[in-house]
Amino acid sequence: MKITINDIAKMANVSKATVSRVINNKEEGVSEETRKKILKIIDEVGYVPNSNARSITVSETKTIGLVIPDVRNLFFAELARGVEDCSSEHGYTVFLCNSDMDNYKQKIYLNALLEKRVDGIILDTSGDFKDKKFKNKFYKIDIPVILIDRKAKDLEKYKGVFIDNVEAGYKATKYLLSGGYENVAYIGGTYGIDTTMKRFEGYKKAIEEAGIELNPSYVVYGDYSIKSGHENTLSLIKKHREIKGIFAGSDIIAIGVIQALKEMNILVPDEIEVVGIDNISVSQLITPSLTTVAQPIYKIGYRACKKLINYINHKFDDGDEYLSTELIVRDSTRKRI
Amino acid sequence: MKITINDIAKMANVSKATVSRVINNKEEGVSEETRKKILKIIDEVGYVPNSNARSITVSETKTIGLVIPDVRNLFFAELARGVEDCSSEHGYTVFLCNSDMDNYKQKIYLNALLEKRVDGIILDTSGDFKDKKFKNKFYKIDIPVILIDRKAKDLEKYKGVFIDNVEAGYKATKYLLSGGYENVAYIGGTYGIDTTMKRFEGYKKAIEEAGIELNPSYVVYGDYSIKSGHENTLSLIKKHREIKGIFAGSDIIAIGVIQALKEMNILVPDEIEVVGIDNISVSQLITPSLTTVAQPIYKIGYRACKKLINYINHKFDDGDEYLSTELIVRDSTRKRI
DNA sequence: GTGAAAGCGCTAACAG
DNA sequence: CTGTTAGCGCTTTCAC
Repeated sequence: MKITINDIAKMANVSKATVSRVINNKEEGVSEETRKKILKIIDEVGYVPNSNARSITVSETKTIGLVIPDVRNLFFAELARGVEDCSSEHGYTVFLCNSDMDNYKQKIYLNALLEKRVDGIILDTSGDFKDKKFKNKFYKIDIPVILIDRKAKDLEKYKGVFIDNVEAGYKATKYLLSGGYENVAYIGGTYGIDTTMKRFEGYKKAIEEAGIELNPSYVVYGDYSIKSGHENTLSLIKKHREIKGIFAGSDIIAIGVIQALKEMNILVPDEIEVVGIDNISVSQLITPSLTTVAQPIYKIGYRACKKLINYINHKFDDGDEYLSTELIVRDSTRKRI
Repeated sequence: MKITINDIAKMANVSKATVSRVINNKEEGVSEETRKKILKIIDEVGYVPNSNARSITVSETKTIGLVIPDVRNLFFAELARGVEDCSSEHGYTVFLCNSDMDNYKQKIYLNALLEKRVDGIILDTSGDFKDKKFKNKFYKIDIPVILIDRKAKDLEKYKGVFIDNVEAGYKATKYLLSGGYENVAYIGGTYGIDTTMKRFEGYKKAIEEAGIELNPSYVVYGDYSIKSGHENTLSLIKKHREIKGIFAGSDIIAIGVIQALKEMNILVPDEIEVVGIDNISVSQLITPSLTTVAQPIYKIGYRACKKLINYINHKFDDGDEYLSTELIVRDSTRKRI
C-alpha cells in the first residue's frame, strides 16, 4: 500500500541508492538527467520518505522534546512558542509534554521521549527526580538536555537558560519599599523549588538592605496559581491589615492577590500595592494593570532551543545563560516621584 | 555506544526474539524465569527500546500531529491541552505545530508530520490548500485527520469536532438585542474563514428575526487579535456613535473592543454592551468581566483526539461532532430583568 | 554516475 | 518456551 524508496527505484529503473541520493539532496553522484527523472516520479506518485527509517540508520531524529508544567499557563505557552519557532527554523519538530509539576508524569514523559530517540530535551523541571533509579538511568543515557526557568539539584550537570531570580525578587521588593513603607509581604509559589526560593532571597536582601527586620509571618507559600494567590492573600491580610505592599511570586499569583483584595474592598494601589514577576500578556489587561518584573519569556524558550541545537551539533556553548529582567511599572503601584 | 536489543539478548544468553517478547509484555511465550532475568538486565544497564525501529516494522508510531495557529493564544493552548491529555492517556505523544494561519507554514508542517509518519493529525486549519499539488498529495496519503474549530472546502472529506457557530452568533446577538435597542454591530475576525462567516450568519439571523434591517456598515472584519478588535472599534464607533451593542467575533477581539471603548471614554456596559465568544480564562479577569458564549474548548480538543484515536484503530465513529455552547453573563452587559 | 550488499534496531512468522 | 530467519525502509560503503 504505502509507497517506499524501492517503488520509486523500480519505477525509475535505478537503484534505491540513487533515489536516496536524490531525496537527500546529495550534490554529487547523480546526473542531472536521472535526478530530474526521479524527482518527477516522486512528485507524480506523491512519495514521502519515511524519516523513522532514516533515523534508525543515521541515528538522529530531528525531533526535540519539550517538558513544561502546563501549556494553558500563558508563561509556558510563550516559552513553548519560543522553543517551537527556533526548532522549526532548524528543521526540528517538537514533542509537547505537560507534566503538571508531577514528578511521576515527568518521568513517564521523559521515558517516552527517550524511546522516541529525540535528539534533545528542553526541561522545565518539576523538581528533583523522586525515582532515583530513573535518575541513574536518565543520566547514563546522556542525552542533550537544556533546562529552562528552574534548576534542581539532581539536574546540576545540565546547563540552561534562566533569569536571575534573586535579582528579580530584589527589584520587585525594592520598588515596593520605595513607596515609603516597611510592611511588605511575599506571597510565593511552590515552597522549595528553585524559583520560589531565589525570589525569596531577593526579597530578603531588599528588606535587610533597607534596615528592616524580616517578619516571617509576612512570608507565605502556596503554588503558582490564581487560587493560591487568592487564598493566601485572604488569610494573610485578615491577620495583618498593616501590610502595605505585596510581592507576588508570579503574575498569575498577583492576579489572585488583586482579586482577593478587591473582595476585601481594599483599594489597589491606594491601600496596598502589588508587584508580580513574569509580565505575561494578561498583566496589562487586568484592572489595575500589573506592575511586574518582566522576563523575556519567548526569548528564554528560543535561546534554550538554540542552545540545545548547538549542543546536539557539538558546538561549544558552555555554561548557563541568564537573560535580563526589567521592572515594568503599571497601575498596581502608586506613582513614585 | 548505544545499547540495543542485541546487547540485552547476548547478556541474557537468549535470542533477541525473546527479549522483544519481554519488552512488549507478551503474556505467552516466555517463562517467568527468563522474563525476570531479562527484566533485571534491562533495568541494570538502563536499556531503552528504540521506538523508531519498532515503528518501521509495525507501521505505527504512537505519535499524533497537532496543527494550530498559535499556542500563545489561550484558546489554542486550552485546545492543545485537551488533545495532549487524551493522547497521553492512550500512549500517544504529540507534535506541536504553530501555523500562524499561514498556509505555507501549514504545508511545511503537514509534510514534516507525514515524513515522521504520525498515526494521525488534528488540524485547526488556516483555510483551503493554496498549493493544489500538495492538496492532491495529501489526499492520496490518506492519513487519519480530524478537524477542530474550523472547516474548509478542501477538507470536506475529513470529519471533526466543532461548535455550532451560527447558533453561537445567534445567541450572542439575541442577548444584546434583548437589551432593548437595535443598533448592534458585529466586529468579526478574519474574513472568509468558516467560523467568522458562520458567526455572521447567526448575527444576521438574530437581527432579521427581530425585524430589524441589517445595516452593512455595522459589520466589519479584521483578524482574531486584540489589535484588530481595538482598531476596528475605534473607526467603527467614530462613525457610528449610535451603536449600543457590539458582538465581538471572539473573546480576544472583545478585549480589544473594550480597550478601545475605554480609550474613547465610553462606558461598558452603560453606554455600549459587549459580548464575545469562547470564554477563555482571561474573560473573567478583565474589567468589566466579559459576557460571552462559552465554548467547551478543552473538551473539543479532548474529543477530537479521542475521535482521531478511534479513527486510527478503525473504530466506527462517523460524522462531525458539535459540542454545545452556553451564554455566560458577566459585567460587560447590563442586567436584564 | 550508479548499483550491490550490508546493516541500523526491532518484530513476526515459523520451526522446533 | 525459545531461536532462526526474513524483512521493515532507508543510508552507506565499496566496487564497477
